[in-house]
Amino acid sequence: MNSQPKLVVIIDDHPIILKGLKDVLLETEWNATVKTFDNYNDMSAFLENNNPDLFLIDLQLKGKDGRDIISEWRDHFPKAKMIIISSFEDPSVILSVFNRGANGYLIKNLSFPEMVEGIKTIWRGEKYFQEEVKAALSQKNSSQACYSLPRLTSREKEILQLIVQEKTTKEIAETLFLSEKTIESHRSNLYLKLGVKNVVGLVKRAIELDLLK
Amino acid sequence: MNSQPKLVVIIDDHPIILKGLKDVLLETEWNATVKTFDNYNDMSAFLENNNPDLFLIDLQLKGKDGRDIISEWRDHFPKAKMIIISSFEDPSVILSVFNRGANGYLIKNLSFPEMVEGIKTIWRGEKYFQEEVKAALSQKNSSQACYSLPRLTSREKEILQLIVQEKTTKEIAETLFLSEKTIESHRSNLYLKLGVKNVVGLVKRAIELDLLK
DNA sequence: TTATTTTTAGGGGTATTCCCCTAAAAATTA
DNA sequence: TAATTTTTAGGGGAATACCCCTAAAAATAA
Repeated sequence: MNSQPKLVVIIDDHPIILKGLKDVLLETEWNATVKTFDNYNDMSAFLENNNPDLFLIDLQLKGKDGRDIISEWRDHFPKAKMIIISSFEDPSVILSVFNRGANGYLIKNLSFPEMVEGIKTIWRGEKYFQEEVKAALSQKNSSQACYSLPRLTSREKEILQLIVQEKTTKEIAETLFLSEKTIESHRSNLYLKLGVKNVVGLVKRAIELDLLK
Repeated sequence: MNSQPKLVVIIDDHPIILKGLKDVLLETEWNATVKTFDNYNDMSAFLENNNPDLFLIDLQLKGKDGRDIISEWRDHFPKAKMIIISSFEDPSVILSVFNRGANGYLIKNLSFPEMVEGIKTIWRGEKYFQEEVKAALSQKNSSQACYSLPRLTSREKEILQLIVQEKTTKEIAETLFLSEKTIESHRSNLYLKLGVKNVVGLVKRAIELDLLK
């Protein structure tokens, strides 16, 4: 492993954070080329002909879960380090990220020096767990009802949006040309995945997790 | 109103965004003093002895809702412009922000030039609605304009809050030692007053009206 | 006091949600 | 190809929500 990364890729749909992360990398005093993307399609096209050795990936891209990006490219770049940048401190989320093959998880509340240290440490192949992550991982043993950032299927998202538009099961079925029973199945799965009791919880969780995109 | 703000306050618990917003302000070529905070206590202390004329407030501070900051200081600084910076695009959330007296709502997916333009526009006292915000508001106004501002009775508010806590009619009746029929009556009145179709609309409207606390 | 609003509660019924269960196409992934 | 996930859809039933209606105490305002 080289002492410095040659090509770093950053993906985040918030320009402010994109620039912030670029600034963080400047402070590492690396000579790496830094390529930034605000959407997955552009990044995907770029990766076809390039071999980054370090990835900084936002967890919540619009229309794309950062974890899926890891899953899709982990095998193409087995030696690359992949770091998820997130604002979530939820144990289930953090664990799911590492289960996908991420090399690190950095929460956005880190200061610049901490962020630099974290990235450098992970680049060296060592572990870097900030307090929140450490706590989350050790706490994970006890099975708790902490809600995870659920990975909804596209159909589930579609139906969730219609539910939040005050549409009834019947109306949704008519809209999508499906059986009411199908909609009911998806409803049940949504309740299960989001860990809520009824449609009231569904609406609240959908809004608070920003799932309505 | 001066052509330039003299003292700008930014509050966000993510250092990256804090720096990003500061960089955005640099591009405005204002001579304003910029004061940044990563927690509410420090900011609160600062505000006791200072008079900022422009606020950039993150919606999701840990332990503090950005909207509450507006509510608490709006009257102290009636002439100041208060802008919420958020990643949420949900209509209910956006509306609730303006209901608290915010002068603007900027989503973090804005590019730097757009962010600069937005801040400058709002500073001038004009409206700046990016597409997502415009869509959210127009979607709301059309369905809401028909109904006058609802003034809920205390009992109705109480029941509304319990409904939003995912409680059923039966549970609410038991909690308040009332008949289920009474709760049903209040439910019906709530739907009528708020102009919604069912409990889904009720939850959304409750969020807009900040009745969840 | 009188008028108004709020709060309470009922009857009776329909609509919808929510839960258990199974299961087979269809699409994706390995 | 084989395994897995997603999407589809059903049966049956219990619980809850929702809608029409009326109406009497109770609190509040005029």
